[in-house]
Amino acid sequence: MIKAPTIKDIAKRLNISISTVSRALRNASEVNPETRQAVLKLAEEINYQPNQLALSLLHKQTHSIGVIVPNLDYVLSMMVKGIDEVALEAGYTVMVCQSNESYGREIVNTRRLMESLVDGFIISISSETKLVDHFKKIQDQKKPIVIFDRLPTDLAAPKIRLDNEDGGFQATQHLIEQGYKRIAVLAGPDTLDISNKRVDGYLKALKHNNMRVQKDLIIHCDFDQDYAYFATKELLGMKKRPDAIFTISDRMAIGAMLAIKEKGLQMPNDIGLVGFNNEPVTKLLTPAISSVDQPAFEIGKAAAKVFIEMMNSDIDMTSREIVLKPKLFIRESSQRLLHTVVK
Amino acid sequence: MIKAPTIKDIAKRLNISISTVSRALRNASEVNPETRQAVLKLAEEINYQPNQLALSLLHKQTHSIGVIVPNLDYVLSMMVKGIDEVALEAGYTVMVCQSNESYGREIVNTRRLMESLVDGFIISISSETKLVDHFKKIQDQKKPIVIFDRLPTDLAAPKIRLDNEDGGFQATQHLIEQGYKRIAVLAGPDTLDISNKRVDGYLKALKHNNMRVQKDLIIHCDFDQDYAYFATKELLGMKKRPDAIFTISDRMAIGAMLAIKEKGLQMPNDIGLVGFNNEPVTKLLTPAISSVDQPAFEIGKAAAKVFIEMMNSDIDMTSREIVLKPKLFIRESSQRLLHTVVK
DNA sequence: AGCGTTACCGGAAACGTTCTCGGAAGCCAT
DNA sequence: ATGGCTTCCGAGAACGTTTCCGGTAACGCT
Repeated sequence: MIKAPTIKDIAKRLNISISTVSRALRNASEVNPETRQAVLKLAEEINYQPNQLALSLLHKQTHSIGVIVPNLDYVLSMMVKGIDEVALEAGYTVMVCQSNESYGREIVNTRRLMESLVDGFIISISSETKLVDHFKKIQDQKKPIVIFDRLPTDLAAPKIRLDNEDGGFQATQHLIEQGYKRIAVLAGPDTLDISNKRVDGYLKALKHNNMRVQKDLIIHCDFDQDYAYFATKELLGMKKRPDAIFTISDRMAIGAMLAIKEKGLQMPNDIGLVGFNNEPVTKLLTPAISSVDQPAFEIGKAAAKVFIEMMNSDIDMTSREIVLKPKLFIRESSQRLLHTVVK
Repeated sequence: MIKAPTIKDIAKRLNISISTVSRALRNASEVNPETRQAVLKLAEEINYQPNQLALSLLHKQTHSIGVIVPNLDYVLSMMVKGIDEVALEAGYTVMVCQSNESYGREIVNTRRLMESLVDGFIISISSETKLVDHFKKIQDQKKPIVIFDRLPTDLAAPKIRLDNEDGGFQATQHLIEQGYKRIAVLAGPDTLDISNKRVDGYLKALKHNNMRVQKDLIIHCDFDQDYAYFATKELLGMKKRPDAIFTISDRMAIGAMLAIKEKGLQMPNDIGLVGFNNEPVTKLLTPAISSVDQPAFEIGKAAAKVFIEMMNSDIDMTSREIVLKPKLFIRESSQRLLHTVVK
């Protein structure tokens, strides 16, 4: 590895001082035009690139953002794309790390990014994460944190999130309007806040319609297709089986669908199904699955915007909370009344 | 922003020199045990963290890898996961940037990552990229580059890739064995090497079976679902329509499937369909779509391993090329002979 | 002739760390 | 007591850059 040319090399070769070279390069004041020309020419010639590490050391800024996400599924990768868009525009580079839903991995990632000296963090926590000491350490170093999508409960930081309760409400309300009477919900682990909020919306809708809550219709299982498949099999095996299922992710909806088909039930007549996230795949399945869409790209953009704002001002934003609204897309899996407005 | 404590602060408070503090912290040789204890204690107390920026400046290493990918679809995000796995293990942090299939964006990302002073790059090029001058600039600075998946033709760097030709061959050979006679191929833009290689495999299979190549059955269109849909509609409108379609991505297979269904044709009897990538969605569709699986995670891991190797040794690896094998998964969309071995 | 002004430039500190070099004690043996 | 060895420690350079502070000419004005 041959060393990159530095300002010093230029100075030496032109027999002028380092300071003058620096001034010439960043066309600050008071440099002889000829000198400047010579410097610029030589810089071009030897392909001089300023060493950002030295600059960062001087300015205590690296212009990079550490982004930690539990995975890169459809929704989160859309969010990251949103973050990327805004960050790039503002001159920041984004470092994305996946915690793989692991608390330990999240800690490692946090430390690594700290060591890489990112200027701050935009974080969505893993499903395992209960303690946030590793994030508080970041704040001890006075680096800004923005949290989005999956929020820890006790971290003082601006939050960008979906109105998950409203999403759960819309889905359930829709099923009720379609005449379903025994609506089950397939939730994620009960430690996962976004899941619980969606269940809250479900409960709210039942209450809103004076329907009784049945504990055995609320199932918590792991956040993925296979678990949803088995959970659904159990649900369908009940003496009084549910006539509709709301799953808090599309992955789970797919698992549920497989179990439903296996059982020989027809959607939407025998049973209704609504998922969450509005992944493109929902349109493609037979039947197409209704799903609650979230503005993932916008959430990412909003998070990055708040981050930039934090970097550029000293006002306290830790209590800022931005909540974006979801929107239900009704498809074949849950639409049995024809007069429903199709969007 | 209050400044983080430095080694200097410790030195001052203990009335010892900076050098001694440095030695005490990195338990190098020859420090009075008492002094060391005092230093460690104070460091712990004020939560001292070494400034990696200063270290990087000193050692000219940041221990981070810039990864540039055209997008984060299923396959690439698996590959990135593979890179992440190996890199983390080796003490590197990964910075992922998406070029969004844009040449301009790719250049910007490259520059940004260079400025962030990553130690090197692992790159999959955008579909627009023809020139690689921006990558050669990296190499001018003596930073290692590993390229994977989508390879530029004229860059001297180690390459990790799938045997795309073999994938195309397997898919086509399978269709031929199933008795299909007029096999069309839906390819990506003809600038895209991985697409062309898959088509080469298709041609090879035809030749291998003494079948005639028909130019009008080879369609180049954009790499996504909608274009594939329209292209398929055209194909099916031909006087002598194809009786099978091999698409070089699952996204395109889905587009083709929609057109096929719209036309009222049945898979696999009226028409056969094979996709590429083996995305999970292929299993879920009706009919389930046959698809060529690629070991994406392994490709990512291999790329990162080669990168680490490059960092740790000076031997020239620019001519190294690792080729991984794809594997066809046969499903309903193309299996009309029952004696076919199902995997 | 002396002074102030202008235009240009160099020295050096600073950012936080490591590392080489050498120096100051203390000790032992002669 | 002198030499040499060990043990500990400090000074200072180095990494690449910016920027403050000051200095030196040349020039014009009184």
